[in-house]
Amino acid sequence: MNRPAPDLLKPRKTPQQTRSAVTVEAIHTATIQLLLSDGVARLTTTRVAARAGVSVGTMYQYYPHKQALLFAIVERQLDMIVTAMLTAAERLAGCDLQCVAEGLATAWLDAKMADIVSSRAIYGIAAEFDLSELMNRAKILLIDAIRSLLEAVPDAGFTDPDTTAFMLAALLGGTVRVVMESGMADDDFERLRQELPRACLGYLQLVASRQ
Amino acid sequence: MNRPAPDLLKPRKTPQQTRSAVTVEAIHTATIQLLLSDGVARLTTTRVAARAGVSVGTMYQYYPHKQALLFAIVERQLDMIVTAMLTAAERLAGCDLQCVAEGLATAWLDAKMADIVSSRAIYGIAAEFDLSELMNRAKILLIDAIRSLLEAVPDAGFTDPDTTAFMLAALLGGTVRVVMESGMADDDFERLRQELPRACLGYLQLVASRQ
DNA sequence: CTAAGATATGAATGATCCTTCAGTTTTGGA
DNA sequence: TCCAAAACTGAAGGATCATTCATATCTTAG
Repeated sequence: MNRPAPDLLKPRKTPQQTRSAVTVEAIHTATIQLLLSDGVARLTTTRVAARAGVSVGTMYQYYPHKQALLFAIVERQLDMIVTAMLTAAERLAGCDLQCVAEGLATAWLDAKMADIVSSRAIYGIAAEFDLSELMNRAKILLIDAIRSLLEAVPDAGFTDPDTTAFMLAALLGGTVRVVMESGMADDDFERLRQELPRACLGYLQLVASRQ
Repeated sequence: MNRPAPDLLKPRKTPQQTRSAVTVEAIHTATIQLLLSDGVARLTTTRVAARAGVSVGTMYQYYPHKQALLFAIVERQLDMIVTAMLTAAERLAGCDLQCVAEGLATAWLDAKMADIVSSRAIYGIAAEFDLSELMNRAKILLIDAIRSLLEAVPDAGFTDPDTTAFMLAALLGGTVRVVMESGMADDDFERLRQELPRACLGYLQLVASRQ
């Protein structure tokens, strides 16, 4: 893919007065709302400004492009997810296989559901801009954490912990994503809550060569 | 989401002479190439026409919008996948759990890989247009086929075959998707080939109450 | 060979949208 | 109270694009 890469992602100016901090936050949530209701393709700077109750110019005082705005939002969301998962991993260190599987699945679902709105809104941004750098950083952190976690499970040797962690991360991320993207009836959500931990556990039990 | 839904998807005119059939095919492949190299956001009618070696007007003789063109491509791709999976399901009827798990995972990977180019290209379209109708039709067919398949596995009772089929479909689709979308090194592909069948099998073994 | 239908062309139209900047308003400290 | 810095405004420039249609070229049946 040859999509626009991040040019200058950082805010052009950091808010100094309370007033502007409020403005930036308003722009932020307006963007997410519009993203969710109309998708990336329909997201225009004017609409964001209007929804946020400010003028277009104001937006450009804090973000050099539309891109930068979208990147800022993605970054915040990724940080949230990664933090949540790292915390969970810490808590699960040394637990047995079932505990780890359920813990990871639950942590992932909780993190996604906690901000289900932004999560769903964001999935589309990747299609329009090149997020690989941002994503990869998060992915590496996540896989690393999972690997350490797996290696710390007592009585369970993994032949190739890195591959197992890779697969588990893909499984978690992918499964939740497709379900969230496809309408997602409440019914589907319940099913996911119930089945995702099982899928993780099933996979881990299969690849763990018990000693 | 409130994205544009399919208006008039069907070709405005069906090619009658050999010449025009060639043209339509050229437009088709040009679109996929551009989609893959630059993403949806960069896909313009002019560029498609140029790449296909025809003029813009020609494109509009067969598709009423850009939308219709994209939908036609998605539809073709979905049909291919669904057909491949239904065929595989037929072949696997009556096999044991391991055989079914491996068969489904392999069939899914093969189908995606056979046309890896279009597969990757297409993932972005969903962000811009409302594909839920198209997708749901495919999803229902797929889940149905998997459910029947599961019920036909000897010596393995599933408490809730529908939920299991739902989860398996999400797992297959999601996992492969995230891996394909994230750059996808050859290394990642090998890992997926190896681990996806295991993940399916692990999950199925766990939820199958052996008799 | 010829006419009618099929197919192709691409400049022009109109709409949308990002981004800028000259000017206005607000804020907070002196 | 007063002013310099901080914020905000929004019309206008400039670019990109989807879509149309009048015109030209090609194909084939008769």
